[in-house]
Amino acid sequence: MTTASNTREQIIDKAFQLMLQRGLNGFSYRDISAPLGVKNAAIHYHFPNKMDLIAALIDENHQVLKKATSEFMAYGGPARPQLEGLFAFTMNQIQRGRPICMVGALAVDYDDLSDDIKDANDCFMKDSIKWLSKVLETGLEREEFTFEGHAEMKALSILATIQGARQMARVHGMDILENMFEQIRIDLGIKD
Amino acid sequence: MTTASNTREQIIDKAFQLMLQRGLNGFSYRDISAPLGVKNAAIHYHFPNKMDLIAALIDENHQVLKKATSEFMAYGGPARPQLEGLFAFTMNQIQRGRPICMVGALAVDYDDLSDDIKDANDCFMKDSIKWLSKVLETGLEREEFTFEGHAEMKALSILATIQGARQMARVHGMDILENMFEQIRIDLGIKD
DNA sequence: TGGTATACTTACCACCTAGTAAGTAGAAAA
DNA sequence: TTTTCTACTTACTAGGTGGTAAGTATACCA
Repeated sequence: MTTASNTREQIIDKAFQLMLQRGLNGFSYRDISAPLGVKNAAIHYHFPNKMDLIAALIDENHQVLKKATSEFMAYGGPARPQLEGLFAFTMNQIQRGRPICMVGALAVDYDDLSDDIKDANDCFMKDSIKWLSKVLETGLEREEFTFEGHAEMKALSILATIQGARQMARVHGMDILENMFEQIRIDLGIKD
Repeated sequence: MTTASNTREQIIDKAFQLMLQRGLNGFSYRDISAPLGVKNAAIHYHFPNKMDLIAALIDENHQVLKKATSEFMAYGGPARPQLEGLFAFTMNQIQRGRPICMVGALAVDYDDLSDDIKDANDCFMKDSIKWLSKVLETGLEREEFTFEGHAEMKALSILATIQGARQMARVHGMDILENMFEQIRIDLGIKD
């Protein structure tokens, strides 16, 4: 018998991948249970309904974000590696079979979401923006970046670009992503 | 009895709205037929299967793009009104109950699409990029805009930003869209 | 040794899904 | 006037959907 946490984690992992591959309405409990070799009811045991599962996915993703950004948020430091970390994380996600981003996937099926899920998603987005805003402000202070406009607005625009780019890359090929990152660097006055 | 074309057009219109509201897998034939006061089979009469319907939606959207850009593509002219036209079109779509853009909606459910649909979507995107690249090149020549990097790369990045922004606006409110447009203007060196 | 909690499975269910085959009302053509 | 065509409706189906209730094997605890 596999341990409880193992199955639970496998369900989250598979569901997360499926959501970022096919969208919220594009996968079923069967798509999760079949490859894991368990029954649908096993999923219902861990997550009584689909919204509970989605909530767990958002929470998981939020933990990953917090872990990756906590050091910079607490102590600051060079901004450029933070930005490059975002680019690398994005490429890594895609290579791991997660072509689109969570916010993008949830935005399409936004009407289906419960208020709790909407709040959790909003909260995740706010933390993302907060982090990238600080990266940009720090980069400006340390003269790593140059840009005009408010840091938060610029952060929002960069996150929107990456979100859109991940979706476009599906149609247009992965090559455009590196180009898109390069354009972001150029727009931040980075020359190397 | 309503004329044939009327029902057909109403189906396309409703389906388009539903796709941009809920994604490809987020609406059913029932969601189209019920508000129109027809039966599901009426949809199947005009569009034998769902892919035929989606193909019609993409074609419709492509026609709109061609119509809106044909004059500039043929004769050129000032670039700024073209860019502002894109912003205005985006806002108008959202106000008409089409929160996310077609490419964004289709990208999420990309695995479900037939090859024909993928090609049609790709073709639409290529024409969008071609148009915006020309707008940016013209803007640079006429000294309406300033930016670094290739025009096509910059075009792609702007389209990705708007695509992502539309989705983010759903979570974060419509206000961010105007901010995002303003950031794009700033990044193009537009001051007014 | 017996009881309880955990982590499932088996066996359902009501409802929804896209899709089909056959029938029909009205208009247009012969 | 009869036939044909268009644009549907009626009636149906096979398969999938999230979800539930009850049963069960194993581990842990008193």
